[in-house]
Amino acid sequence: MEFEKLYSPKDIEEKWQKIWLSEEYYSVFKFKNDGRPVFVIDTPPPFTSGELHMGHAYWCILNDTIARYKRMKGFDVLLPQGWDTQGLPTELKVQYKLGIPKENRELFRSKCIEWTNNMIKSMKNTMIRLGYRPDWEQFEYKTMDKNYWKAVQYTLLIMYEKGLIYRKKFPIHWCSKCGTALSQAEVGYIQRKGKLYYVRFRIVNSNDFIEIATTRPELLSACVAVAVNPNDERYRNLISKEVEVPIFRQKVKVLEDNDVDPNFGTGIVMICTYGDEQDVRWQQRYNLPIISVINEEGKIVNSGKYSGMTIEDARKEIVKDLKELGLITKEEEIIHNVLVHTERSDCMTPIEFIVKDQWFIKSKDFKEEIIKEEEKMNWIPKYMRQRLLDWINNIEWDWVISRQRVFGTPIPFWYCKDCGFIIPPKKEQLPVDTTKDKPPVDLCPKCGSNNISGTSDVCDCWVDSSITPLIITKFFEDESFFNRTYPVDLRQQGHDIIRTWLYYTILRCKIITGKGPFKNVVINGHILGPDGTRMSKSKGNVIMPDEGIEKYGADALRQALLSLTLGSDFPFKWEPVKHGKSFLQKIWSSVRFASQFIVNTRKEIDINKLNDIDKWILAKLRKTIAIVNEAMENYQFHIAIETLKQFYWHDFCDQYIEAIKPRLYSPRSQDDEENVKSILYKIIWIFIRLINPICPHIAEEIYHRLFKEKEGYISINIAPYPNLNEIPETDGSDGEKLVSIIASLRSKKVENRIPLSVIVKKAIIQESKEVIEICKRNEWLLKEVLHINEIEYKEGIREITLLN
RNA sequence: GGGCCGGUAGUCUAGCCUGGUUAGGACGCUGCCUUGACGCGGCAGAGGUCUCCGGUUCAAAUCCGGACCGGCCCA
Repeated sequence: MEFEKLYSPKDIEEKWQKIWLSEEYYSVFKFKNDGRPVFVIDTPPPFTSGELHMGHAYWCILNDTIARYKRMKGFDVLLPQGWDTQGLPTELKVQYKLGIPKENRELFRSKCIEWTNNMIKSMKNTMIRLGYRPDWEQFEYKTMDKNYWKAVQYTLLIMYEKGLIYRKKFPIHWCSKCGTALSQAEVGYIQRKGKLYYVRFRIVNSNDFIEIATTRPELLSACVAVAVNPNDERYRNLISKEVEVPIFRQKVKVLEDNDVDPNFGTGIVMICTYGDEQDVRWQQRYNLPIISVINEEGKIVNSGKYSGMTIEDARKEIVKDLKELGLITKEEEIIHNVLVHTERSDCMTPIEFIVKDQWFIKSKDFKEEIIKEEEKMNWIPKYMRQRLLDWINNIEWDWVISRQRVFGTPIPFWYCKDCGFIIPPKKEQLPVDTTKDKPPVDLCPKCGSNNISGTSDVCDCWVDSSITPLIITKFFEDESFFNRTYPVDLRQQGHDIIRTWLYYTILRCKIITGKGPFKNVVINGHILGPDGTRMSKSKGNVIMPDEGIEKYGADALRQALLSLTLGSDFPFKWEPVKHGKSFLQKIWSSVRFASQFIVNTRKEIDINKLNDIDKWILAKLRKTIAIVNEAMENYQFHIAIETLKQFYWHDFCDQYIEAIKPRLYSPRSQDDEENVKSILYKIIWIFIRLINPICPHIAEEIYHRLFKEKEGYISINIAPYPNLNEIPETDGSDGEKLVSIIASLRSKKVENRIPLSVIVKKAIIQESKEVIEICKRNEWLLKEVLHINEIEYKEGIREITLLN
């Protein structure tokens, strides 16, 4: 077959991507459940934003590479792909871009579904262009599908039956901009500039004042106590006295508590409903009254003339009034940590704590069990487990699973408005939407009331995505399938969602099945912008995978991303992608060269007719096979790529091919010519299989052009991954010395400014007796490769002289 | 304040777990070569106190302790 001079990734990659999706090739990628050992990968379902970014591309490439490798190792691979569909960003798009009102829940949901399906189309397109080939036909899932709802609701029903679901009023993290409750995982501290105000409080029954430093004077009306550290000598006499809150004049007690930092401000703090998480803790600890002064829209309420103002405005007004009363003694600019909605980088609104009815899963009680499961998992890299442990050990509150939104899996419970009793659906009823479906009973089983209500709350998206291992193993449909595939072999995900996706998944799966979900966990880092910071549109440092595929090809991008160290963040650079393309061209050119010799060759090497340089390259290849197998087994793709590149480019192309040209162009014996052709065949056949998981397009193309006829597999993806039995063990040490002599002779020509193609009359090689023997044995080769007419030998330390 | 990770040529990085070659590679740079697969190539070369200090050892980029700097996560 004719090989074009230039390799064109675009045409060849697109061709194979289409063929891999064809009916004829489906058997290559299908999970067959045919009795072979299985390998199941729980792949991350990306949120359906419509854009597949570099991070998504990285996940796909990792999973695809692992899957192709495992298939070649003989495993029945289950590579699913799901979509995390139900989220706030979609609601906002439908609400504001399409102008659909949330109040019409059915219409709103159907528009969200329509929107999401369009988003999936373009993301899927990019996935395919990466060479990613999951079992779409059997294992594509969307969290918005009714049968996914059913699965989610069923798990909640099981948890309810175990007594793990409850509903109660609780201070929750509330984002007033997004109008929703948030979990602990969606909020985080960031540093912001702020002002610290020193406010005077009068001591009751006295004309003395104390000073309290606060960043939130707008919460004065919600002040329920003040506190000092018990070891603070300055305030010992204050303890258990009362002080009067300025402006609002409520009298509150002075408490002592070790959590008060005597070095912050004046060492006295005011405790409000609720300024921060510490206030919530104190409220619970001392059973303090609750005065709600902030509502869901982020407006001040129950605060006299300040009611109705925004938080910002109320702060300004109250500070102004306090100043007029002479009650502010000092203002300081400070940088402090503010709890904000960090999960959405374009929100970052400070979090308020408001009291609302919420649905909970009792998760705190499972710390020990989760840690036990975590210990059984093999972590790659190992140190990442610490992040999960730290998170588990720091959990303070149960998991708030309800969200005040529309596009989500409905919370599947009713409740009695009179006594609070929770009424579950019947299993056969699922999926339910309690805003319109009827409860299975007319009267409350506990108190007999007919005042039963559904809930419009939907589930947190992590409730959806934390059952992916159960979805792909058919826990809900097929017991024997489940038993064969669970726990899954691999979970691959980013380090940013260890405390959410990974933690919640272990929690849910353990509670529901009694067993942990994962054998291995591979944690990848983030792909950052070229400037080393997080990619973001506002910074203009976003690079999309399509751009890389277009310019250099998917196989080049795959090489570049797989060369990263797992777990570490990485600034995206174009150079490795470019270099990946060069390697593809190098492979192509070398195969183009080899193709003219190996079409009619026999497959097997005659090991009795190997010369020194043959033994050398075969020994190198053997070593390469060993290293690459080990690296692939341990998910060290950067080592596999490095090793393959070194072997193929430098040992095979630069040294071996150059050294065998005379034997191919002007052979001395037919036996030797045949054998060298067989070696060429063997090396390339082994090499393209070794690199197939990483660069599947070029490998498949070369396979079909040169090897399919003889080897017979429908696709290289079902050919066996090379192992050491495929080539004879040879001693390459003499060849190594010969190669080194060839390299030295070349260097000498370059040093003497003799073009490599120009004939040298005589070379004098001074070397050890042993090396001279090797050279003499291979003198014909030396002369032909380097264009030397005559060689003279001298014993001694290496010294090469060229005479013209 | 706590935890984790990192600090290797101009830039990026491998090696560190399991101490022992001249610390490997990529990009960039310099010189030479249109050799019959490839100039998206080949050959050669310059460029490093492996952050610092101390310890263990015959031997430390690698192990141990400490410091400094950067990043991430948590409070």
